Amino acid sequence: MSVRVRFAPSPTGYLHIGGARTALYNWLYARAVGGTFVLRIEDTDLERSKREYEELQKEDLKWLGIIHDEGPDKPNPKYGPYRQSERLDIYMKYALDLIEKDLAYYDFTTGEELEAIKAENEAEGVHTHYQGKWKNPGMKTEALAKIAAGEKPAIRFRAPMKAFALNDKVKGEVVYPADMVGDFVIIRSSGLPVYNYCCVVDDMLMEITHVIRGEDHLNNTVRQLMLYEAFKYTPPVFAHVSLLIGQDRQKLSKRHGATSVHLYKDEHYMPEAMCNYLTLLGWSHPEEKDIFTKEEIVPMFGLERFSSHSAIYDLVKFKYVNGQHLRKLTNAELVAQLNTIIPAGHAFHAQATAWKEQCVELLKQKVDFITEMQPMMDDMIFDENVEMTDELKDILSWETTPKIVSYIAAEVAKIEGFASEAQLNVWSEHAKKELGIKGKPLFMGLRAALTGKGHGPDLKFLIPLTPVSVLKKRAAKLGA
RNA sequence: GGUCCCAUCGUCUAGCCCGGUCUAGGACAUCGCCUUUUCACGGCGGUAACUGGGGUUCGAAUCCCCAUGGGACUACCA
Repeated sequence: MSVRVRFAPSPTGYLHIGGARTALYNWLYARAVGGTFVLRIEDTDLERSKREYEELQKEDLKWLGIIHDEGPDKPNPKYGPYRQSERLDIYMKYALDLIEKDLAYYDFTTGEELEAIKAENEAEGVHTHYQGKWKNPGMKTEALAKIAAGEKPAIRFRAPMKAFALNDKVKGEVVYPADMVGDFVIIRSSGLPVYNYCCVVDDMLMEITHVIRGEDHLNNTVRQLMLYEAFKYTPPVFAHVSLLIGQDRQKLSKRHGATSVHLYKDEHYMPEAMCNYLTLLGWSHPEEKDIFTKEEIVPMFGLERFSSHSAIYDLVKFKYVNGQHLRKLTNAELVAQLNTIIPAGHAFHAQATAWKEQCVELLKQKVDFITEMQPMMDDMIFDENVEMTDELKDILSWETTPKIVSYIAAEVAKIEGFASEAQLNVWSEHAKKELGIKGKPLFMGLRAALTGKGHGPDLKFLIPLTPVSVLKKRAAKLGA
């Protein structure tokens, strides 16, 4: 039987980093074993679910390159529909079947009554295996009569009083004691099904073979195991991966900063870098490699190398990973991106393609994010101002520096466009032979005279990229 | 409170299942050096961890128990 995995987000907000990570693990596993990756939309919470969020999440997934094989937009008639809100009749049919077999029952207990029972139990410190007031099979006729009269009951599943065991691919053997959960609602009085129930019905009907999801579902699994047993269906293989947490070791949430994928997309983080970083937060490469594309990981990927403890989501290493992926891009690719990122009207757009490629070649050695390129270029190439830093003052105070400054000012006045590397060599030779300057004062003096700064990239790369008009303005300011 | 899960450098982790090869390896960060007559990139090196206590064993990071700490779940949310 071929492997089928799924990612089942709730469209109640943007795609979360943790969600992206589980989606990625599922995708990786499907690709690794030649299986099918299904996207299912868990929108039974009508209040919070919005179709626009579904679209937004799909966009984020697409941006990451996590493409599903089946889903609302790629239905397989055998398994669809893929939105739980469109499967309501299916859930009801199976629930009625459970009632028929006396594995579930109608329950008219109201929310307030339930609260009261719970409060009472808590006060007495007793731990009870809750069973609805309507648990007695003999009460079914009465229940039916109430329904006929227009009352709306919930449907409650009869939780068997026995221990369940799970052999989880990540956590190993997990045993759930017999009294862990009481009878639980599978269909709300509104007629809408509850997560733990539709999850099972769907995974069963969609023939999901492996469930890779967050550890926060580990305790839910016992309810699902009960339902699988009631349906006489072999449960899928479970792999509960550890959670992502913040610096304070709490579950990752908005107060930890940017936790939505789209924020990173907007900031022009690289999707490959994000996948790379996220993969490593809880999974390790057999050869301890740490920079890779997700396609490179596919042949290595399996359920065996997950770590069992939660991982702190920390941007510092992400930054490094992004830098590594950035440097793997060709200059043409970087230019193409900068063309869209840098605002219209910026001097960058006026330059020739060759100039742009040389520019990114220089810049990519200095930054981890593509968004850092423009500010850096503004500062190093297009900045006409001269800021009197201590470092610059120091260089300017050297005996020979003023000579170079005035020489360069006179020289740049003679040319237009860009100064070539050869031109730079001529200036340097002149300063050496005619002005009698050498060593550090020569090179630093030249740098100061040309850039108005004490440090920066190699002059032979930087000067041919700097418009002479800018050099002239700097020279004028230095002379003043 | 109850149930379940987890515990190796500051962080991500390797090693753990199948005890000795671990004076615990890698990566990020940090510090130093080299390279670059500057900066960055790159290269080399340093600092830095088996939560504690018992047990089993000739021998424990590795197996068992307890403690402590952290987390998750405990809904007619997902």
